[in-house]
Amino acid sequence: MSKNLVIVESPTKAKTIEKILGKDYHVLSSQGHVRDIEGEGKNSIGIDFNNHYAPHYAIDPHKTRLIETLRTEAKKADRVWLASDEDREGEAIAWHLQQVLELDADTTKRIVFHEITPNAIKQAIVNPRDIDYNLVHAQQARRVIDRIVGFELSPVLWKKIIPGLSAGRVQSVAVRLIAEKEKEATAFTPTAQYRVVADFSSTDVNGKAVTLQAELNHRFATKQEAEAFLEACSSATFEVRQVTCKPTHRSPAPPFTTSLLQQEASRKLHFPVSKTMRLAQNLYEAGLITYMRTDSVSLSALAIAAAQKAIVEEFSEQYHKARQYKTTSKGAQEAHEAIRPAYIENQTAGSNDDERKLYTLIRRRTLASQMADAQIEKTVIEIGISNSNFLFVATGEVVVFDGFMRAYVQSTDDDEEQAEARLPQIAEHTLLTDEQIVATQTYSKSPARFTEASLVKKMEELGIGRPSTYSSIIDTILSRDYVRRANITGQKRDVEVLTLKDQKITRKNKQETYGAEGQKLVPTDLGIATNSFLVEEFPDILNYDFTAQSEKSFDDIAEGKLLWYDVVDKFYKTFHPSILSIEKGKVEGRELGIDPASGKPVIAKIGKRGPCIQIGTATDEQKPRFASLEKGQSIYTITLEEALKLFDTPYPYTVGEYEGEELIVSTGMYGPYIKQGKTFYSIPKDYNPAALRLSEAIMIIENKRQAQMPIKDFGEIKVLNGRYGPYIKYNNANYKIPKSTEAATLTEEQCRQIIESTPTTTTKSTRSRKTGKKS
DNA sequence: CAGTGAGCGAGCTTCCGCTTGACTT
Repeated sequence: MSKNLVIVESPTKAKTIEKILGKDYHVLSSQGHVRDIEGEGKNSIGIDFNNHYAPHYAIDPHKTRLIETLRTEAKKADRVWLASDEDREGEAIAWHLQQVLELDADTTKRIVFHEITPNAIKQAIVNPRDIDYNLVHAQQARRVIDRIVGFELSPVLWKKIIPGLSAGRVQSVAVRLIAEKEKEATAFTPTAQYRVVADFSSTDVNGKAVTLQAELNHRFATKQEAEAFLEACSSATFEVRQVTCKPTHRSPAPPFTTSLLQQEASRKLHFPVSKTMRLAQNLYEAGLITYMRTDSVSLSALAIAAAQKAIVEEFSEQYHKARQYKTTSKGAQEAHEAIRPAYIENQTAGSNDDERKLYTLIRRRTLASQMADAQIEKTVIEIGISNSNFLFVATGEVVVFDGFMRAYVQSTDDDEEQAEARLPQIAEHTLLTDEQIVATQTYSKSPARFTEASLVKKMEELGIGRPSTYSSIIDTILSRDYVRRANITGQKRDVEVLTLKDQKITRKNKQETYGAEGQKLVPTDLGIATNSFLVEEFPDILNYDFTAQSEKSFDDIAEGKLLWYDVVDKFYKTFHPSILSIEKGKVEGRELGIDPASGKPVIAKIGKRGPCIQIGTATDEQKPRFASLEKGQSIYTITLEEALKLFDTPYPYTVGEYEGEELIVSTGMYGPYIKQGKTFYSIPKDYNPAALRLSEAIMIIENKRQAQMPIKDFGEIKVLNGRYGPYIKYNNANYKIPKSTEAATLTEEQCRQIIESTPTTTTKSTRSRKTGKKS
C-alpha cells in the first residue's frame, strides 16, 4: 500500500508522475474542478446575498464516484499531496479537494510542479507549502462575479428578447467584438487611389541585360493626376539615384501557447479551433506533446537542451541559438509550459494525418524558437525621374542565412505580401529604359472579419477567456445563434488601368473581385439585437476593459489587500441596480412604415422564432400578422417593400388529393412541407415548393414512407433507418449495429445477439448538463 | 433531430473555468 497519495488535475499527468515518483506514491487525478456553485431550491443562483455572498457548492454529479475513490485512497494514505496547477484555479481545486475529502491539515501538503521532469517533481516534494487561502478567495470572487453576471443578465434577455438566451462576462464581449467588426466592415466605403508600377530594362554591373520592377513612392488621388504623371513620364528619363544595401535580421516566434497554436493551425492547416484542440488532446494523451491548454511560452531546461541536440543533428551548430521567451499576454497565469513535443527527436508522431500535421507544426515551431536569426540583405534601388520629384522604388530581399526559417515561418492574417525577390545588381547613375508604366486604380481594403482563431487572438489580447475555454466560447455563441460561420462572397468592380507604353497612354477597365472572405464569424440579427441591448443597458459589463479591471481586484485579494466579498459587494452594488432599472416589455423592433392595405405599422423584429415582420400590434382589435424573414435578409436592412412581399406567399395551398385526403403545401419553421391529414412530409430542396405538382407531391410522400419502412421487421425487433444510419429497435430501446455488419442482411438471431451483447447503459435519464440549442 | 407557428397561462432556460470520458440508437 502506498504511503502517499498525490492528486493532480490531469489523468495523463498522473500516469507520468507516478512513474517518476515510484511505488511509495500513488498518483490520482481530480479531472479538473470537483465542485461548482449550484442553486438551492428557489435560490437558483446559489449565492447567499445576505451572508457575504457565500456560494453554495455542490459536487458535480458525474464526479461522485471519482470523489469516492479519492476519499478512500486519501484515508489509506499517510500523507496527501495536493498537486493541482499553480494558478488561481488550481489553488481553488486544492482547497475544494481538501474540503470534499475532509483532509486533515496535518497530513495534507500543497505542492506545485513547475515542469513534469524528475528533478522538478522531486524538488516540489521537498518544498511543500500550505494552501494559499488568499488565492483561493481570489478565485471565489472571480467565480461568484461570473455567476452573478451570467445569472442576472440572462433572465433579462429572456424577458426582453427571447427565452433561453444567455449572457456572460466573456461570451457577451465576444459577440460584441463580432458585431462591431461587422458594423465596421459594412459601413466601410473604399477609397481609390492610383498606384503606379514601372517595368524598366537596363544592364547590370556585368553588362548583362536585366529588367527591374519598381513602384512609385506616391499614390495619386485622381485619374487626372495619374494621367498627368504618365504624360510627364513619356518625355522623362530615368536614372538610378541610389542603391542601398542593408543587412537586417529576423527572429523566430516563440513556441506555441494555446491561442498561438489555434491561430497557426487555422492559417496553415485550415483547422477550426475545436478540431485543433481535439487533435492536440489526442497527442497529449498519447504522450506525444506537453499540455495543450497553456498561456505560457516558456520551455523547460530539458526541452531547450533536447531542441539544441535536434537542431545540431538536423541542421548544424550554426543554426542553433538557445532562447527563453517571456509572456506578454494579459492575465497569463503560466501554470504550464509552452506546447511542445514530448520528445523532439521524433520527427513525426500521431495516429492519423491530421494529428501528424499538427504534431509537425508544433515540432517545427518549437525547433524554430531555439534557432538562430535569419540574416537578410535588404536592397533598395531608388530611381529618379528627370521631370518629377517622385521616385520609383524597387525593394528586394535576399536571405543570406535562413536560420530559423529553415524550420518554420509564421503566417500572418493577410497573406498578401509575397516574399520580395532578389534585385539585379545595377550601379548608381545607370540609365533605365521604361518598358511600360502602369497606373492602376487601387481600393483600400475593408476591415477583415474575425475567423475563429483571430477572435481568440483578440480575446487573449483583452485578457478575456482562458486557454481552456476559447473553444467552448465559440461553441456557445454559435449554438445560441448569436453568430454564424459564413463565407463572404466577393463582389465585382471595375478598376481603371492606365498604361504608358511607347509614349502612348492607353486606358482600359479591368474587373476585379474584392471583399471575399472565407469561414468568417458574422453576427445574426439576434446577435446584433442582443448586443445592442446589452451595450446600451450594461455598458460596464460589456466594456472591453471589464475583465482587466476585475483582474486587478482579484490580484489584490490574492495579495491579501482586499477581502473577497468586499470586492464582490462593490461590484454588486453598482451592477444590481442596473438590472432592476430595466423596464418591462420586449425590445422594440424597427418600424419600416405603414402597410398600405391595412394602414397598420410594419415592424421588423426578433420574434419568438427568429427574425420576422409583424403587421399591426397586439393591442389592436385584430391579431397581428407575422412572416419570417428569408435567408439572407436582415431586420436591419429590409425595406418596407421587401417586408410586404413576405406576406405575399402562395402558402398554404392545396395541390390535390391523395388517398382520399387533401394535400396541403405550406412552409414551417423547418422549411416547406406537405401535409396529408396529420402527417407532415418535408419538401426536399430539389423541388419548387411554390408550385408543386400533384405527381411530385405523391413522389415525396412515397419516398419518405419508403425511407421510414423498417429494413427488417421481426415483430418486436425491428431494423430501422435513423439519422445515424440503420439501428435496431427493441422494447423501446435502440441498439447500435456494429460497423462490420450489413444492416440489410441481419437475421433475427443476429439482432438478439447484438441486443444481448450491448451493455445495459444505466439509462442516465438525469438530464445531461449540456442542453443543446434552443428548442 | 423533432417538429410545422408567433398574444396569456406553468415552469423551464442562464455564467466561467478546470478536466475527461460516455455516447451520441
